[in-house]
Amino acid sequence: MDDADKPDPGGTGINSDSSWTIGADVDRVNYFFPSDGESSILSEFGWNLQSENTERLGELQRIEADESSDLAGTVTELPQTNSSRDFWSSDMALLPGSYVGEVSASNPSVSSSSSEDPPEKSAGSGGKAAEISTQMKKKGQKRVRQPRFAFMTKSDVDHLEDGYRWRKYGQKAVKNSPFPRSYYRCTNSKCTVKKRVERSSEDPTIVITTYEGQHCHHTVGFPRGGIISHEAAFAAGHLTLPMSQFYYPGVQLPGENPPSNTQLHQQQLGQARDRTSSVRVPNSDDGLLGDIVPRGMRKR
DNA sequence: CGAATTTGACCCGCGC
DNA sequence: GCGCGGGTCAAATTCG
Repeated sequence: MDDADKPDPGGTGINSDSSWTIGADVDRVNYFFPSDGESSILSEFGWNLQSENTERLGELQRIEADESSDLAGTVTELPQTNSSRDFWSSDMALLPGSYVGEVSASNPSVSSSSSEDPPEKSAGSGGKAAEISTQMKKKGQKRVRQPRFAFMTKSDVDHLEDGYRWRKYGQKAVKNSPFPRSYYRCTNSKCTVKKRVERSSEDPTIVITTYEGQHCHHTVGFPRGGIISHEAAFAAGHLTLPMSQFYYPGVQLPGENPPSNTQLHQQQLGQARDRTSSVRVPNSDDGLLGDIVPRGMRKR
């Protein structure tokens, strides 16, 4: 268990969790949708996404700066009227198709901390949240999330292969959803990247994957020797992902139309909708990777 | 036997 | 201040 938590220096087990960095109390959010060359953002995060029976439906990114200047694009200021903060309203905004603000995935604190040498934080080891919080409060600092990136895929499998090894460290039931949310952490001891996987309550065939942090290492390699899939290439920033492959969550998800979702991102969505209206939701299953990614690549 | 998963408990942040 | 939901830990269990 401690294999991924070696770098805990203090031995006190107290550290800022991998998903947090000590910094200013700014929680800025920018949205990004890789349309052309912007897809390199994925490579910046070190993601090589591929899986079987998977079809990429939507993608978004939330960049949370921590100590940059005060720029626009803040979403946390928006009123969260609904207590039932669902995935998208509170934690992440789904605004693919719109590029709002600056993409700063490699902002200083994040990139430096997670990609090279985590100064005092380790992979969420030891310290309990309480202790972590206490220490942080002592320092008068808040926890700042690392940049996140989420996307939706239509897939039979929950855990999509992305070239990295993940270890599950938790699972929680999701409110208003019959499907649990799984929490994974990169098995690389130096890597603090986490990811959450859950299925859409509206459409069980849709898997919502959220990555947090940046990999500080390369992929573990693929079983059949460096298979570069369509998505992998995309992730590497060498390929433009076809817009038609994307699914626009905040806009498309059917259902009761929760006020939180709708109101929360109304402003942004208004902009997004304009651009997404022309995007169709693919219905064809058997994702583009079905014949590329061998089954053996799946986790056991 | 080591690594990965499961699962209940704990803690924090936020809304009321 | 309280309760709820989300996120994480860590011991126990399972798997290769």
